[in-house]
Amino acid sequence: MSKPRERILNTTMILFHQQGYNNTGINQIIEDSAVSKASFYQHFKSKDDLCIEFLDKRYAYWISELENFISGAQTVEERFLKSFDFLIFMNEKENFRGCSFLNILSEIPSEKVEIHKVIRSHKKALRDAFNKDLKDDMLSDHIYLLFESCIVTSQLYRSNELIKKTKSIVQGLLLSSC
Amino acid sequence: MSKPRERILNTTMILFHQQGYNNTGINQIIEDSAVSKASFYQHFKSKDDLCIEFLDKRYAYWISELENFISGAQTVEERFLKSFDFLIFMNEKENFRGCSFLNILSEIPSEKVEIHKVIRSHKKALRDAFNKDLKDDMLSDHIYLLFESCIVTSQLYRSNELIKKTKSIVQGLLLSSC
Amino acid sequence: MSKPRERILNTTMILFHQQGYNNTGINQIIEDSAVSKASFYQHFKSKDDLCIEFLDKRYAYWISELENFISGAQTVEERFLKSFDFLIFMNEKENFRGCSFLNILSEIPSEKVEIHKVIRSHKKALRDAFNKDLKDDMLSDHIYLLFESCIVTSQLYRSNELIKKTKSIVQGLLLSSC
Amino acid sequence: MSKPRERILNTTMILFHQQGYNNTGINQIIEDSAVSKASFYQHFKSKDDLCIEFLDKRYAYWISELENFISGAQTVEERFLKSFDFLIFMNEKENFRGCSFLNILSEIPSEKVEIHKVIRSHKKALRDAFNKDLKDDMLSDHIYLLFESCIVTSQLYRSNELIKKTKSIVQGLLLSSC
DNA sequence: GATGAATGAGGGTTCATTCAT
DNA sequence: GATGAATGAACCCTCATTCAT
Repeated sequence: MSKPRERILNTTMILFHQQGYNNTGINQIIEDSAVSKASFYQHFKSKDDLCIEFLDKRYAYWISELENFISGAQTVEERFLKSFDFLIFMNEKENFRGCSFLNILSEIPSEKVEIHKVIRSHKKALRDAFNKDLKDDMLSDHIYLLFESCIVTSQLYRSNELIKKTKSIVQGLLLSSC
Repeated sequence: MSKPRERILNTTMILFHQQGYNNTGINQIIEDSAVSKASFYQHFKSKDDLCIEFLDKRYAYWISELENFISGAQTVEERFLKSFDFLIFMNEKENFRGCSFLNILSEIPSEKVEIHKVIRSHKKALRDAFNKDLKDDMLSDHIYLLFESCIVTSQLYRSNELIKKTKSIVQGLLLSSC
Repeated sequence: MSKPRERILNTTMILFHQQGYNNTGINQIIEDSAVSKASFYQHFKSKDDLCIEFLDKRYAYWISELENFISGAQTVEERFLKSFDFLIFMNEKENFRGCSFLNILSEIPSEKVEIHKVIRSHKKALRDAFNKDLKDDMLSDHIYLLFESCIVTSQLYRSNELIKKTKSIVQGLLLSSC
Repeated sequence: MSKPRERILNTTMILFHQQGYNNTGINQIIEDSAVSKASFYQHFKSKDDLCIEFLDKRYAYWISELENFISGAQTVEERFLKSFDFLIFMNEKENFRGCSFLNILSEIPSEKVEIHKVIRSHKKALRDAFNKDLKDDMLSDHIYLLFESCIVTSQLYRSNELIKKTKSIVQGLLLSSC
């Protein structure tokens, strides 16, 4: 069996994403991790602290999965389109739970400045990644916005329909930009 | 002073939107409403029940405010652009709290089917409203997606920057569609 | 059986005095009072809140017991001497637990301003009571100081020896003041 | 840097006196001492054990400071009066935290016999010191009682007022005893 | 001689809900 | 129609201590 800290993080990766932050109690985390309560607090200052580690780890995981998923793409256009396929892939894998960053953003009061900062910085990194791939600033933000929208609306309707539709839209945008 | 039921709803309209569902306790609601606990449960079966009433009332309020805000528009194009101005207006009025429907969607476990259904139906109504104004189905969904994205990202960054950018994008889309 | 609030207070009167504030947990209080935890917090905002009620109630109790004990005294001198007998009486009754106000003063960090204020005000009332009985300000404070000292040292040595000695001293002071 | 054991004791000297026994956790002690937890328990059997060492060290420190402070005195009377000045000096230096022995006495349940014994023995030593300086047993206890009272009441009111008053009283007592 | 990891028990507090009146 | 009292379950967190290395 792995070390407690690792077990806690593994459990948290699942629970925070699937159930949300407020719906996941420390008690469930330690039970699922087979760790004592005091042991948990030896490794994490507070639940908020764990949340930040979660957000960091989630971002690393999500980005690497995305990179991996689109790595076969030959052109920039293909990269973008595959990114949307990735959303479909993740929705099916994770049961349409949407974006952990936006979910937690909705849950956490704005007084928790640290967490908000982390969420923003990760989301900004994603937006920047879109920008890097395209010279046209306007176009990249345009696609980024559609991307975020796809995440949110597919969670909302528990369906990939709008993602597929968006793929056509994006294809059109990229064509007309050449 | 108005009737208890009304007072509860008025309080709830503020608290659920500003603090979220899980961060708002029944105790705060009844205290702010100057209503007894037993009285609360006489009017609402449960907190979930209140949540549904909240969602309905919030939708009615939000749509009517939107309609009112864009009522002066002469053309369809103007209506759309004014809709985005409305988002800016609301962000400033409500301190970038985003969309109550999406916020609660993030907070509530998917087992609470009833609430999810209500959220979906209201959001679908909004999407349909976009569709009604435009013959082009693809275009209206395109704009709808940008609209949702603007709500989410402006909440995230606590800034109207992307909304303004999106207005330009939408303007372009509407022009080229004629 | 009496009402929960009363039961809680009765339990608290015993436990805070006998065990001290920090050594008495909410759990023990509610168990001994046969009251649920949530019920406790319906009646008392916090443990600190309960502490303040305890201090008030303790003062009222202690003063009335004192008044009652010395009520038979014919002269001022007799009143004073009987006050010291009262300390002996209470030590035997309460197993040399000393003064709840001073005990809690020792336990509570000075940041808890409210509690410190209450302690001071009750102790000041006692000092003032000594002053009222004697024109000579210096003498009354002198006796007051010996009184406090008797409480503290009898708790310390778990013995009434010094109280008895002090009675002689006070007798001498009062004689020479005439 | 000094040895772990010494560092722990130095930290404890400050924390137990300033915050009290129950309000000072082992964690704070080892952190402030830059010592590992296991290392702590190698040097001290338990927190109670540390407490006893603290009491011993505190007594040695306090007495030596007192001796030093009053060492310039030419007469017995002066020695006594300077002792009260010492209380004022210490109150200002240590922010009116009173007597560690009495504070801990208030905090510790009487079942902890060992600690109570140590407290008593140190306090008895102080009382004996007063006795040594004066042939008159009654008078020395009288002054000793006023001394204890001054410690307690100055902590209570966070003021040296009563100490100054007591100095006059003691001066009177010593005069009339010659 | 020194350490970081791990713990059982308990700390105080809040939750949404029910019930007797 | 309205209420205050009462609750079981859960909340996040800290305590002094032990153990394997």
